[in-house]
Parts: sequence; C-alpha cells; structure tokens
Amino acid sequence: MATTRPEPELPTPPGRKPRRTAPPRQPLTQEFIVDTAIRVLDAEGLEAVTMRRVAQELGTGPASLYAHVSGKEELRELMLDRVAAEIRLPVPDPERWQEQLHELASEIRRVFTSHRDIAMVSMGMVPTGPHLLDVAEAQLALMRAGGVPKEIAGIAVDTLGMFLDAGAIEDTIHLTKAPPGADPWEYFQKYIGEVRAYFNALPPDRYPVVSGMVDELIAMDGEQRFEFGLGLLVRGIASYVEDEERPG
Amino acid sequence: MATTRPEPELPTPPGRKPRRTAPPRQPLTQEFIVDTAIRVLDAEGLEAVTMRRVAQELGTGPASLYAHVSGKEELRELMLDRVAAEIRLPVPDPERWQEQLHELASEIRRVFTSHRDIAMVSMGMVPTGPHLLDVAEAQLALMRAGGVPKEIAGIAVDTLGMFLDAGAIEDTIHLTKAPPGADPWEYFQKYIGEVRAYFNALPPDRYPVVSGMVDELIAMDGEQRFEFGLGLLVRGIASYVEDEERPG
DNA sequence: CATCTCCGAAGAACGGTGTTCGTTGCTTAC
DNA sequence: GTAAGCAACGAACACCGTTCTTCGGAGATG
Repeated sequence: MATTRPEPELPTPPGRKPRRTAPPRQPLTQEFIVDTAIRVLDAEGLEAVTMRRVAQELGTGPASLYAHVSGKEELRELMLDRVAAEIRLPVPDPERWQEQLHELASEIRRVFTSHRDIAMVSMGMVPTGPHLLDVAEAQLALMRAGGVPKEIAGIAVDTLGMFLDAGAIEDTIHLTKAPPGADPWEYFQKYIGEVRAYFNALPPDRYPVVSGMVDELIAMDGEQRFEFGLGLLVRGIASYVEDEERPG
Repeated sequence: MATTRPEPELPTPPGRKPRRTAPPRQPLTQEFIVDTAIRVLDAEGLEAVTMRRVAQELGTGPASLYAHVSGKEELRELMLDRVAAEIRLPVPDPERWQEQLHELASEIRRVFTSHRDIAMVSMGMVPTGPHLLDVAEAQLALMRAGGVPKEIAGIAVDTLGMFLDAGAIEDTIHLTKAPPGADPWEYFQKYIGEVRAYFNALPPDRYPVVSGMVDELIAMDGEQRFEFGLGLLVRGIASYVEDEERPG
C-alpha cells in the first residue's frame, strides 16, 4: 500500500491542519489517572479535582478520561480506595482487641486527614473497593475476636465509619476554605478568634448556658475531640461482649 | 432633565422590547428567598438549590438574589437555621436529662431528615444562626442540669452534632441519588439488593469475616443504627457525671 | 409640585463545571 | 493488504456562581 509507505518528512500542505505533529504520549491508564487525581487532591483539595484539571495535568482533554473511568463519581471512589491502601492493618490479638480497635481507628483518621478532605467521598458510601473492604474486614475481625456479637459488630462498624468520616471532614473543612495564597493554619486561627468574639457577644439572657462556657466550647482541639468520641464508642461496643471472661 | 419627564402612556415603538409591561412583583425579601429555596430543597434535594433555580422559581434572574443574600453559602446557612426553627426543644427536667437528651437528638434527626440532605450544610459548620444556637443551648442545658462537667459537655455537644449530621446525611444520600422520575424508596431497595449480591459474591478467602456476616451488615435499618449509636453516646456522656446522687 | 438621588431589579457576560458526540488515526487481527 | 476496533481528542451542550452595568421607580429634598 502506498499509503503506508514510509514517506520522507514532507512539509504540511497549505491549508491543512497539522493534525498531530508528535504525540509520543505515554498511554493513558486508569492507575495513572488516579495517581494524578490524588496529586491534585493533596495539593489543592478535593474541590480542585475536576475532570478538566486532572486532564490538564495529564496534558490532554477531559474527554480522554472517560475511556478509563465512567465519570467523576467512579474516579473519586477509586481515589478513596487507593488512599485506603495506605492504612496499616493489625494482626488481631484477642487479648488487646479494644486497644487494637482504637489504634486502627486512629490510623484510619491519620491516613484520611493526610489526604485533605478525601473523607467526603467516603461519607454515605458503601465500601466496595478491595482496600476499603480490607479495612472493614480488619475492624470486624477485631470485634469478633473480642467476642462482640455479629449483630452488634455489623452496626458498630457502620457507626465507627460515620464517626471517622465526620471527624476527618470537620478537621479538614476549615483548612480547605483558606484562600489559596494564605497559610491555612493561620487562617484557621483567625477564624477561631472571630468565633470566640461572636460567642462572647451573644446576649446572655437568651443563651445563658452557652454564654457561660464559651472557653469550653472553643477549646476544641480536633485530636482531643476525636479521642473523646472514639473512647465513648469503643467502650460502648465493648459493653456488648457476651462472655466477659477476662484472664484475671 | 427631559429624560425624567413623566410621559403619558405611549404605545411601545416598533422594534422595541416592552421592557417590562406590568411588574407588580411582590418585592424580593431574604425571608421569601429562603422560603423558596427550602421549597426547592424539599422537592428536589440540596443539589437542586442553585442560585439560578431559586431565582427562576421566583420569576427573576440570579443576579437579583445578591441584593438580599451574600451568596450561595449564606443562603444555605439561612436555610439550615430556618429548618432548625422547627425543632421542638424540651424544658430541662434534671431527673430525666438522659431521656430528654435522647429525645432531643431524635427530634433533631426527625426534622433534618424531613428536609432531604439539609444536614450536609451543617457538617463542619459552627452554629451561629439564632435557632441553631437555641438547639445547642438546649443540649447544653440538659447536660449541665444532669451534672455533666463543662469541659465534657463542650466536647459532647460537638460529638453529638457530628453524629447527628452524619446519620442524617447517610440516610438521605441514597434517596437523593435516585433519578428524578423514579420512586426513591424503590430505587433504594434495588440498590440494597445489588449490595447484598456484591457482598455475597466476594471471595471468602480474602474477606472471611465479611463473607460470614453479610446479613448482619445489610440489615442496617437507618433508625436502628441511629438508636444504637445514640445510646452509646448518651450513656458514655452520662458516665462522666461527677456526683452520681440518684434518688434511690 | 418638580427634581434629584439612591437602591433594588435585572440582562448580559465571564470563567468555570460534568458529560456527550463525532471524528481521527493508530494498532492489531485477519 | 485490508478491515475492524478503539483510545485520544476537539468541540459543543447545558449547566453552575458571581460580577458588572444599566435601568427604572420610589422616597427625599428643594
């Protein structure tokens, strides 16, 4: 065929678009797309992860992504599962199941908050990705090893997930709202100061209790709030253990 | 100025748009805007509450809203506070503070879930609206009347709020995803069926615990899950009461 | 009563968003 | 050598929040 004969480099004829000069693009992959999306997430937050933004980062157009990903929703779930793969899972030790469950929850929180507001994707989602299922399996294994009944463990893993998601979102939501130029932490501190001033200016006759404990309401370090709620949940779950035969 | 002379009613010149024939528009109000926004929310969910949609519902353009509302964020917060006004608040009875706290939480959940996914607005937000403050005041008053220390109550009201928001979101998020034509509940049931099938098809050698309790994981009626977690939290908060002097 | 000044209402536009359609051009299988 | 399949892509569609600018009517002022 003459059409496939290796013709020498002719100049592009006049009036004809160059079509495509040199596309030595490394081929697009779902994995590579997710990698890039997470890079954008870590740098600028979940809101910045748009189809166009990811495509631009890959040097292409948004339409090219739809060959490897059904849409934005699937991309976000793939990102979440990739992040979930970073969570270090424990080997169940029945003697220490409460501590292990507490540690695992802290580890989940650590990984989630280290990727901005990725927890927003998890909220209200059934874990179907392989790594998310690994995490759920680990939580359930710990509880079952500790003697928590099936029915309780089934509800508890859901409650725990809700608590983890909500906590991670609350922690990152303020930092994400900071303008792109400024230091997020400094911005957050300024915001807290405004909240304190607002609460102090409230009419004490309408809000007597709130007005009397402004300091206690503001002194809400995210880590402390998390530990408090997590302790409540873990102890509450433990209260459902059927045979309480401790060694001692 | 001749341009401002009150000319008699001339017929509109040919080729000239009528400008505005009879604009007996009832004047736009922040309250009326919020009313309309909530009507859209109840009918089509929070996602449908856009500036354009609300303006269209009012028979005007999106720009007109910005005279009474600083932007979408403020509109959403105003909507939330309006919804919070529907929450019936208890008169504290120190003898029954735990039951009252439980009942108040259930009431909050009832009102929130009755307005689709309005809870998404509350997530990660500091309650500053008057009615939201009323609710916080009521929660704190109950706990303080029950003898919960200030520091604990300050954290607990936040944890409780997180739990309420997350629960309401989880309950409504699936219903909101239903296509506009179909019955949301039927759609949700079909989804649950798919989830069960997916879980049953998981490889048992990788997910032994999950595979062994599919029924317990699926049997998650929203109300039951809520009652379970709420009981955990309320009992946990009560365990911090300093002087446990019950009458009896 | 005439005039001026303000201010709410609104049209148009800007720069973004997710997604779809139709085409192109390469690679592979026949 | 030819045909088919398919990833890549440009363009477009229908939206979004917000801002700019103008317009017109109502109240204040003389």
